[in-house]
Amino acid sequence: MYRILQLQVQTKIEDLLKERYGISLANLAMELPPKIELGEIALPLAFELAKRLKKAPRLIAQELQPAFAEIPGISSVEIAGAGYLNLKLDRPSMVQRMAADEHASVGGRGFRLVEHTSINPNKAAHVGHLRNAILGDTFARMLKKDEYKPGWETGVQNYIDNTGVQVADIVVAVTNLLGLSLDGVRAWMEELRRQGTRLDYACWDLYAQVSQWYQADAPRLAERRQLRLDTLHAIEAGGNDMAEIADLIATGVLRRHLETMERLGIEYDFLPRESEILHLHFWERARSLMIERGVLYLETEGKNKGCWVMRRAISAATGVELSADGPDEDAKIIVRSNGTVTYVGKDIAYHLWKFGLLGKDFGYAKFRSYPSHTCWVSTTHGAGVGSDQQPTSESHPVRGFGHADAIYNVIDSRQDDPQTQVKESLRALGYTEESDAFTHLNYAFVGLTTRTAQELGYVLSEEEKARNFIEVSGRKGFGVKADDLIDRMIEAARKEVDTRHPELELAERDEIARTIGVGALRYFLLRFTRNTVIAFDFQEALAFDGETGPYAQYAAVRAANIFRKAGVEETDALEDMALLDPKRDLAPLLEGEEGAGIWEVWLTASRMSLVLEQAIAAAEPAILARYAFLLAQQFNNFYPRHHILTETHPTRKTLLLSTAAVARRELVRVLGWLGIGVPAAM
RNA sequence: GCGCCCGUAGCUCAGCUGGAUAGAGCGGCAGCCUCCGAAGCUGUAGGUCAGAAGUUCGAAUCUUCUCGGGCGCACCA
Repeated sequence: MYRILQLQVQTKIEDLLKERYGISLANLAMELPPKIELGEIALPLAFELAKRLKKAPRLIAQELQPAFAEIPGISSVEIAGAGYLNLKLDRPSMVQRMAADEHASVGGRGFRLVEHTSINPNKAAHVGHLRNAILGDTFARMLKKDEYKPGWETGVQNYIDNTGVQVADIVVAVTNLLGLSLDGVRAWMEELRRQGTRLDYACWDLYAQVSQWYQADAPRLAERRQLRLDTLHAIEAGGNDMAEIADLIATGVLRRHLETMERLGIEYDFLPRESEILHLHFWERARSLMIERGVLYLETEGKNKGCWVMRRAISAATGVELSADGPDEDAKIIVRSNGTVTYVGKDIAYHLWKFGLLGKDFGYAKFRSYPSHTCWVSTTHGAGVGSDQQPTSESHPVRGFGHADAIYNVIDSRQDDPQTQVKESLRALGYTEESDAFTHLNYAFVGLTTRTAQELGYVLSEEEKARNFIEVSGRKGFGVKADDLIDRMIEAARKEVDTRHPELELAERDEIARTIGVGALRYFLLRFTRNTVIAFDFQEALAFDGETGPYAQYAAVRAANIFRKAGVEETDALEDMALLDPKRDLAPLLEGEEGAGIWEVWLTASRMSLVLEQAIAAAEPAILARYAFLLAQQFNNFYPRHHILTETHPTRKTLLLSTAAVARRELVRVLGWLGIGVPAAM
């Protein structure tokens, strides 16, 4: 609702400036004044104009002042400070329009593809992976089409690197350390299942063991490294026992990852796998395209002689002149002199596919069912559904897969460099629109606080003790496993629920604890902005007070309790607002100090679509998370000041009830986008 | 060496494209359960926004430099 008014003010200003001064401003600043008494929209416009008009800001503000009063919904305009134009909103009309659920539409067109999680399928997921998946899932939820975001189609995919060296390591571990054959691996996996041991946990330890084993025997180091390389090549080639073992384990671990993520409400539509990218020869197609367009060339001199290379994005972007004589030594190697392709090369091919530019497609098979949809996996079988053929819903996840209009890759910022390479290669190929629609949704990694590291039994060196975080290491088997963390979160919530609600059924308490534990975890990983390094700490994560998920959930639960006790439906309370006379009934109740407190709840609620828009534009879920907290805070602040159930004045009671209803409505909505549920009680 | 990111209250973090007395949460201190649930609320102390210079009517925010910290730059995948 707030956004609707902002847009009207913006249009007004544009018209006014053109008509009166014959100028237009590139971007118009509109702020929330520091105090609600000053108004609801602050325009530092006069300061900006002062430069161009060579006039005092206050004078300009005075000239513009009368024009804003014409906008419906604006009640008055005041000049403050050195020339701020402060607009005051017509509170009663705003409240009534909010009660009717008016919001600016944030939608757009096209298919948006979000890729996240992408955990190597050779060990259990850890906290770092959770940050990735929760960030990606939240962003996908934010983009998902609904009544406020018409037009958008979204898809979520999880890229599986099932042929990488990490998978080779785990194959070496089971074949050499455990001495198993293909049949032996099958039996081993069956045995684990019988024991109730999670495959990904077993692999977590094996991966750490094999990493040690490579280096344990110095004279045999080279031999073991070679074994690893041979295993990798066998997996890549396919059609042998090693590849079969790799597939068994990778698929098994992948299934576990999906189970872990489902505990957090995270689902996927499609799982493209590296094995299919290899076997369907995506790279070969990309390669000829790149050579044809002069993006990829054979280096004939210098240190990269014999390699196919690409000019580095930075040199291209900054227009660094290459010396005419020597070779571009800084160029990125795409194909090694032995003919093998690097990761960036494969990734370029993969991204051409994402935008439908490769002229090739995966085959698709159903992999897993969620209550509301199917998750597909890539196959070589039935591949080659070209862009000219219409895939059916029985053979293909969604039409947009492989034909995205915009993509968002949720990947650690340590991958900034290669991601830029891929993005720029699209530009170099002439696909500028696609390159612009390529967003690397990067984020800083998750470490552990020294306290938590020690708690996990990790012995710190003096150097490490001085740092404020310790990096997790899969190779050392050191880190916080995702499932363990989720278990602990739920357990901690369960303890609280048990003491507060011993009267509830066991199953009910379980469900509440699950919702709270997951909510706390999701909020904890979302409240940090993306480029903040998180030093994970159990004590902090398990806190349920203050700026946490449970705080926001609690506000929503308390609001719901009011309606339960009053025997009134929230929607009815909101509908009743339309019956009130704005001037006679509402205006007096929204004035003064007390009225301002109530009005502030409505104002905050009315900013929902604006905040969502900002969070999407910045690709920053933390903006939305913090807004959820603010909304909860506003409600918790309002709550003890007004005792709704005992209120005797009828119009006042209607307003108070609908204030609780509107706060809850927007809070539940926003928490939904954050993937945080609201329990029945807490 | 080159590139990217960061340095804000005791701690953990916000601070949007420069704008009004720099904000939260935790922790500290002092209070609030005979009224919709205290996972809550109220009050209070606490900051030279790493440092310096510059641009500007105005800088935590933009530019440059210095100091301190992190990450990435390989014919490994």
